[in-house]
Amino acid sequence: MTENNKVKKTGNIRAKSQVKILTAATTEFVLQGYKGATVQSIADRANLPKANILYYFKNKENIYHAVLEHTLEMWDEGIGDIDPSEGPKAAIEKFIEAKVRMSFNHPEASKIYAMEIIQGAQHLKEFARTYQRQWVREKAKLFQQWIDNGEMADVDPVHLIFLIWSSTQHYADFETQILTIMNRAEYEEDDVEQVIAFLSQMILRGCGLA
Amino acid sequence: MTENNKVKKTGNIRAKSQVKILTAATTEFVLQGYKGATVQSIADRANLPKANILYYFKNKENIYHAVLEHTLEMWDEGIGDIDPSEGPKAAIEKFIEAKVRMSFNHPEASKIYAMEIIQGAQHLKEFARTYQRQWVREKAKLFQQWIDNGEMADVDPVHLIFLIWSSTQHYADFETQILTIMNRAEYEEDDVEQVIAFLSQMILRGCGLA
DNA sequence: GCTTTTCCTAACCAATTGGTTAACTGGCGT
DNA sequence: ACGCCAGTTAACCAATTGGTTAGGAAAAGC
Repeated sequence: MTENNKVKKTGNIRAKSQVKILTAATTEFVLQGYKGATVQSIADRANLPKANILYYFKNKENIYHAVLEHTLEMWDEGIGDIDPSEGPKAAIEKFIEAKVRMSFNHPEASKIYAMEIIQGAQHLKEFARTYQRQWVREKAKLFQQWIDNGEMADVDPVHLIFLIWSSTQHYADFETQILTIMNRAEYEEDDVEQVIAFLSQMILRGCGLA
Repeated sequence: MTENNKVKKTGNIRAKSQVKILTAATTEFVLQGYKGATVQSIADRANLPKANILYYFKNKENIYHAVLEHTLEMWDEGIGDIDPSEGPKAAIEKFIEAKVRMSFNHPEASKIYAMEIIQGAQHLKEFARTYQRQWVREKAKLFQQWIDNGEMADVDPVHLIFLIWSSTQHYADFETQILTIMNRAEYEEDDVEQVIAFLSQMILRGCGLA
């Protein structure tokens, strides 16, 4: 079976190990912070000897960068874009839904990102500066057009984006707190839908779209 | 002047040093995380020799606990309570305003707290479990009464509390990101009022109170 | 089969860090 | 004048941690 051989070709083992390491590292960085996560603890979690980790990644900092990069990539993909043609209501609804699902499906991603920002975003300054500012400007402009067109209430578009970000990410970042308060061990199926419904309703109403 | 002596009596120097240390420690913990902040770095920031820090606090962990405690105390005071007698609109408005002002005036407090929660709240489990859950239950019940009374729209009270928490704290925790996006060096006077106005408007409207 | 490249790992090392010790200083009460 | 005790600090130490090295085991390539 040459087909099978192709799949098992060089680099396969490397890729597998790297994924294992990155997964373990993500958890460890979230739980202990950058300095608190040790190469050894990552190794233990990944079930690999420490030296093996350094064989694949050279540096602890390299591991962290890889984690961050991978996280941001996924983030970007998952959220998608706001489609101007569908009007404010559908656009906002879709955006909220995507962000909430993201928070429930990949809380670690949101957490890593949040910790970075809280600590001053020392590892992703250029990212935020160039890409993110651009993104907000663009979307704010779009919202402003809808407002000028009388298609939605006159609310500050930039703060509206902040509101959507904060309220959706909260379910990932503050997972622990929320679960404790709701006296649960973990989120359930229905929770996602309930949160989507709640936030959509509140925010759309706030924008005069319901 | 015995009056003056009273003020300068024993313990004055102790109190002063402790404040200096706690202030420096707070900054350092926010910037570097628990493990990343070293006793030496705290000492440097407080302009005291390392051994002096340990003279007042024994442990690094003790310092952290003191910081956490102080933070939570201030937090609690600053937010005050929701007064049932004033009706939902005034109550929510007041609550939002207090939380936003808190975020702008003491971002480090919010940040320390956020990092604790993100990392699993290992240092304040009992606090959240007992006190906070109680608080949410109580307030949720109050909101539910207003809803049943037809004084506000039928929205989930618990999620409403989460929404207020997340959207207000966001301006503290994500300060860095927000400033970068708005292309600012720091918040200005007007920003607080603007955020209060924006969030009040949005959330009140969401609750059918505007 | 052999060679070459990738992968794995024990042993080691230098640097950092939390924390201790023990000695010194200075002011306050009597 | 003297003793006492809070405050200060240099020097030190054990433990941890990031990272290296060097040599062996497996695969891949031929």
